[in-house]
Amino acid sequence: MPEGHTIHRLAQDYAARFADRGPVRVTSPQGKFTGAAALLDGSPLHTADAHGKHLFLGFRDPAPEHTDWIHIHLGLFGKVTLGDIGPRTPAPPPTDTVRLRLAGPTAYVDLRGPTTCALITDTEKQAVHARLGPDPLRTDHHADPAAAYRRISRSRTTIAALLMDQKVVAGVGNVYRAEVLFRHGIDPYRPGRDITSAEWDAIWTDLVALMREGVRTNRIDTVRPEHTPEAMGRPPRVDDHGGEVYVYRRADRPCHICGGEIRTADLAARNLFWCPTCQRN
DNA sequence: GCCCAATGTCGAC
DNA sequence: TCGACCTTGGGCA
Repeated sequence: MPEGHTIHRLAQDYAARFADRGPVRVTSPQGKFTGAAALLDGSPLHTADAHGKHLFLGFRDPAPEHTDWIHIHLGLFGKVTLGDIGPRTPAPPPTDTVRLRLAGPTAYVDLRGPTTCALITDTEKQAVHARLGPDPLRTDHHADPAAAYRRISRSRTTIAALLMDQKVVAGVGNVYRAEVLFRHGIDPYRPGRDITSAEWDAIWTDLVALMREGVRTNRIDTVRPEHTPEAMGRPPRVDDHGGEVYVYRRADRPCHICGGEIRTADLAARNLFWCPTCQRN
């Protein structure tokens, strides 16, 4: 379930369980990270950081003053599972698909199926930041919406594709892309250069709010209070991954606002969802 | 059991 | 534009 909110939430979760809480056991039961795991095994986790969909676990190296980072990207199917450890509840034996396990006295965290899990230096981490656009979930210099607008306003590419381009905006995925365009009534096929500065400001502000809420609740909810199942007397979403949404994976179903059919189309190898009636701007 | 899709990204042609 | 990659879960036989 990895869009940016998931990754920022994971950074918080890893830090809460391990940061500055003593030595961490680092293992790779699956075997693809065994060498690096052995190098880090027994060191304390110092910090966790997230930019877009990239997660970084920092282990301070005392001798020369620097930090070694585990760089993690979940890709489409990577998953992290967290568990508590107690006197009578030891960590369960990892399955053979666990790429990385961190374990301390009170908790363990398993990582499965990532596209990236690599040990990198500070310099390499900086290079990752450098190729990512601003992230609505950061609060530092990596959260400047003007940097995104400079690219968007010069591009003939559709706004739907631009929102998914991590060099333009970091952390937005297929769900937030579809939902934020719906919330602003914007036709996903409009070229970036036709998006006004005011429209972009509104989209960015909305992404900040939606994604912060996503970090808090660990799911994606995008419907306004007046469109919730309770408010509308409609059944809640069933098939799914949790949150209430307007268009994502709702092809051929009625729009919550106008009642027309939600449409879907292929766009750059991903499924796009939108309401042609509500998104005419 | 098999087949497919999935909130992602990269590189080859 | 396409296939490759990483894993799980659901639908169907």
